[in-house]
Amino acid sequence: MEKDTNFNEWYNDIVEKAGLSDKRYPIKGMNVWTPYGWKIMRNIDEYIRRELDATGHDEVCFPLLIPETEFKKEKEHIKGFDSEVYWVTHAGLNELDVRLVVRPTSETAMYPMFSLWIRSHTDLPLKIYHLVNTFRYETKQTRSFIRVREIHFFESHTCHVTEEDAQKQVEEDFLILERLMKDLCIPYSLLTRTEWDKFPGAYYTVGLDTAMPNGRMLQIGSIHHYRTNFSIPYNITYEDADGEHMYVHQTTYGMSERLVGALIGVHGDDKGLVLPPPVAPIQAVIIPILSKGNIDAVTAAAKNVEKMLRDAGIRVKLDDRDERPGSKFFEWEIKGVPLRLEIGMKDIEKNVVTFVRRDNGGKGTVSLQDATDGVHLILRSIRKDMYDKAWEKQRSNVTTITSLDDLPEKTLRFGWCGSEECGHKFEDENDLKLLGTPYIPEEFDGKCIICGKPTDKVAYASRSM
RNA sequence: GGGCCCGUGGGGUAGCUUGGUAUCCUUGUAGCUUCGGGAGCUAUUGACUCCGGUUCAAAUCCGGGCGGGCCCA
Repeated sequence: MEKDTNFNEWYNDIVEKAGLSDKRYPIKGMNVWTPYGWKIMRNIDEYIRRELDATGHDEVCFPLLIPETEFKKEKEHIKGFDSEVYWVTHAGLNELDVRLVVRPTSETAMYPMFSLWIRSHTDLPLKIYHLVNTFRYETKQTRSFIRVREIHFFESHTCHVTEEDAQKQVEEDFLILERLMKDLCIPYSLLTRTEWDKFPGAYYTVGLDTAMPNGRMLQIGSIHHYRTNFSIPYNITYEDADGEHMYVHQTTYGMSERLVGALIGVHGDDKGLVLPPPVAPIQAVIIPILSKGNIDAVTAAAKNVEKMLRDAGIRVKLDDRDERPGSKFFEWEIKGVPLRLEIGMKDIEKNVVTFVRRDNGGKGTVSLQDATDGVHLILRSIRKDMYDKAWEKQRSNVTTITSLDDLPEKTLRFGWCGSEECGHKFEDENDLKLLGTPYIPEEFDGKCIICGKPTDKVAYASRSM
């Protein structure tokens, strides 16, 4: 399994061998979450809940089906999703009068309800989210966690009195993102999408992208400012202090199971998955090293360490299967368990536990008494090192270019005058996707790489995943 | 959107050209034995993607569906 020379095959191989997903389910793009993969997703979901709850969002759950009549209210939105929605056209033996859309995203499900819920400025801001499955009929090649037809994601939807308040929400979303990505050790860039690539119906969209080992950028989430683009067709209004009826300003924020794809791509190596401790289903695995005559002593010591760690809140597993240690090492390495602990007679005699870090192969011992503190310390250090290493890779993947000859397989940074004409020309002639312009402006003094006009604007592009 | 390739036990494969008996590795199961980097021995379970066509006979030839993979736009 070679990650860097053959990323696509490596990726498929890891997904299968680490037991993340079973793609033999007989519908294209709809895979089965197997236990280990689902535990990772659940851990990520818990972090998302924690962050959103802590910032005043309330979790809700909206229905899967949306009446065609509601779905069609916002014109741009329909144009964007029309070709990729699933329809429910029958109920039992009867054809439905009003067909039902299987949600591709929940704006059109939520907003009719928002219109009922919101009456006064004191009802605002309204900040809600749900964690659900959505369905999009992908026509391109599907790929586990990265391009699927049934998408597991969270979407938060907020309503505000003014555009400025909505803008503040976007800023808060970035802080949530920063904290979340610290736990997942995933680096990202914030790029304002081009006009032709923004979310259908949005005022603007910020894409959250992370670099994959093949130099391509993977979009892991997005944040949208809608202004009143949806509140007008869905009639979401509030009465202000003066008795005037005003349309709310809205934002949304969403991230999906692509985060799992990002974990695989960003951290994995030739031996398999490498999971950041905060989301790893098993943070430390204990392998007892048995041999004739010491089975009872070693097993007892291993169980003792297991209990210590478990009582301290560490997700630990004692692998006491009747297999040879070597084959266990291989298996847990493929599954990306951050820390391996070995206990054999040699360790017991010295009163220590041997540890091996998955992220960098570092090996050492911790004393038996302080095993809990020692493991906590190592896990924290792994998280930090993984985070720093991933960011370094993300930064080094960006190359500033001044010519379109010999384009490297990296994230490209270059001058762009900002015109749609140049943008399209750039994409069409180079088989690249214009990811957008930095949300946080960057100093630049150069020329548009397409038309040559002087510009202080910079843009990013890469081949699409 | 276009092109190419593929579908045989749970996974990976041989067999297909030239139609007739399905190969090997791995995994699973049971037992013995072993244990600081994928151990060994014995026994054993398990497969031709689906529909249609040609034929005495189809994993094999033909058509279509479904599914999978790669490349290009």
